Amino acid sequence: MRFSAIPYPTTMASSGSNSLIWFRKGLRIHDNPALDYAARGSTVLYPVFVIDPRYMEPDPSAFSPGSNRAGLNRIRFLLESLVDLDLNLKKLGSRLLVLKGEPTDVLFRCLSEWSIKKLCFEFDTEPYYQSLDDKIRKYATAAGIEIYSPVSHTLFNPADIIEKNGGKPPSTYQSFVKLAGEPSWTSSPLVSHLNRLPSVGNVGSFPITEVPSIKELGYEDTPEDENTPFKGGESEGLRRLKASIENKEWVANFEKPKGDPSSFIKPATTVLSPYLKFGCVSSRYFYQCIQEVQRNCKKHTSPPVSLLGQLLWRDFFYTVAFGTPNFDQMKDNKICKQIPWKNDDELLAAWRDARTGFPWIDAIMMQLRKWGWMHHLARHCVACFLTRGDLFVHWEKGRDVFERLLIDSDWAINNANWMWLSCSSFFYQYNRIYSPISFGKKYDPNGNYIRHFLPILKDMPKEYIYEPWTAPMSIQVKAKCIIGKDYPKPVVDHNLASKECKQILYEAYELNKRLKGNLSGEDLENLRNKQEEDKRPPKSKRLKQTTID
DNA sequence: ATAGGCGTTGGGCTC
DNA sequence: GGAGCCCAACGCCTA
Repeated sequence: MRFSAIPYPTTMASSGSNSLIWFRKGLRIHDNPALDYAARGSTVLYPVFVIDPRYMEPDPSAFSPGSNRAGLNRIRFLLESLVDLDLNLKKLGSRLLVLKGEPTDVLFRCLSEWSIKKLCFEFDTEPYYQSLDDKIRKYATAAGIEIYSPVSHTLFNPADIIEKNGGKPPSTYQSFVKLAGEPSWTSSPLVSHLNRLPSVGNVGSFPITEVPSIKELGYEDTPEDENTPFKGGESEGLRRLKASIENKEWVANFEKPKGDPSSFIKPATTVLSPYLKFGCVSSRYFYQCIQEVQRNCKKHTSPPVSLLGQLLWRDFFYTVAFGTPNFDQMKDNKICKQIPWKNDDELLAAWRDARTGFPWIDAIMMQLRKWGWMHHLARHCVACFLTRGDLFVHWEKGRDVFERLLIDSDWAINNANWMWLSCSSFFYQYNRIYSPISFGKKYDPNGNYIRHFLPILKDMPKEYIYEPWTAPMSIQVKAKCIIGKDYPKPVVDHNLASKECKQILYEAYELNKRLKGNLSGEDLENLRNKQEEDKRPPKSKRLKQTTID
């Protein structure tokens, strides 16, 4: 295997110094510039992962098993990834040091007690890590510690792209692709594969532990067949990657559906997303693998529909998310349409708990709860359902549920997709939201016929959609009541919802147009009040055509 | 400045 | 019933 990396800082650390690599994402030893640089010229290397109790401790008040922030499936996936990382480090003569506590507290103590001279960690674009890293940087700089924080989670450096675009992130995928071009590292010198790492130094009085088990973290372990079938870790990720690219024809001809839903169903997806999310698999290595297959093929698809195109989507969303303040909310988010969403917790809970009464929606939500992963089109389905004519719930609420339950939940991508599917950003066809055909008039309570996204689900292999119903007892009990005669009535009246939704969106659209998207909270409040008193039918041409009577 | 083209748009209609 | 065509809508981009 050959890996490339971004260039090293010109000032090399003096030999004989103590180095620390801080793992967050990037849970791998292949294509890991931070690890590589930390190892260079160091006699002692401390590979550290910090478990923040705030995010890992059980939270019994949450709506699903897990911590305050993450569902149990993702916590398990992370622990498995850490165990694998530890094993891989051990093969190189090192090991993973697991520490518990507030990350900055723990890091400050490590840096001073171990006399660290060089601190390395992968650059992270998420606001949470940005603020954390700021503090660490300040501390380290003041203490005269060298810092190396390379961009290796994405193909491109989001900051570079934004600079190229004159200071703001590109607003469309196409312009992103044009701007990005070929990644710079495809032509830069390759990093040799790691043969061994410096040994771990004396850890002093630190309470170092092995990677904890689910039980040790205080969770009740569930039977294996109730867990996600996707096992975490670099080894498993690379195995999956290898299996995926072995089918060269599939890689070269990968294409998103065009009109014919069945063309989408046939190829199995790679299910590499969770491994990319945690950095168990390097997106750059993945890129190189795909490129190599394509080089040896006469004909292949190209972005946006190709496999490379999918990786570019990921980078696109990372770039926009990095360059947009308040990306994860509607308020004060420049690229987000301001819409007076309803705030109905009952409806949200019905959706979240897979008891909306719409079989396919509930099936997908069951799959989310059980596996923490579902087909991307299935995600689109339930996201549209929640934010459109049926429930009309704020996209932030749905986003929260996904963020908790998905094993591949990725801050930038998750928020971007929810804005996309709620017509809040990237994509703005309001008529789609209140269109009766989407989830309105032609709705079939048995889910047999629906146009748009739904036929795809209907034709999907059973294990994708219906598998949760053949699942373990605890799930079966719930599922039986869903598929049996006593299937709950739909939680909302489609026609009513559609009508109401139309009105709200029409008003919102008009206001947005006037104010160019800069609605204040007051504007939204006025909008809601106006809806109450003003029930006139909308006037737009398009609306006339889609009116339900 | 403004108009026309474009988009992993979507919907309706016809054959 | 489904593929293919036309058209509607919206914001961004380019000329």
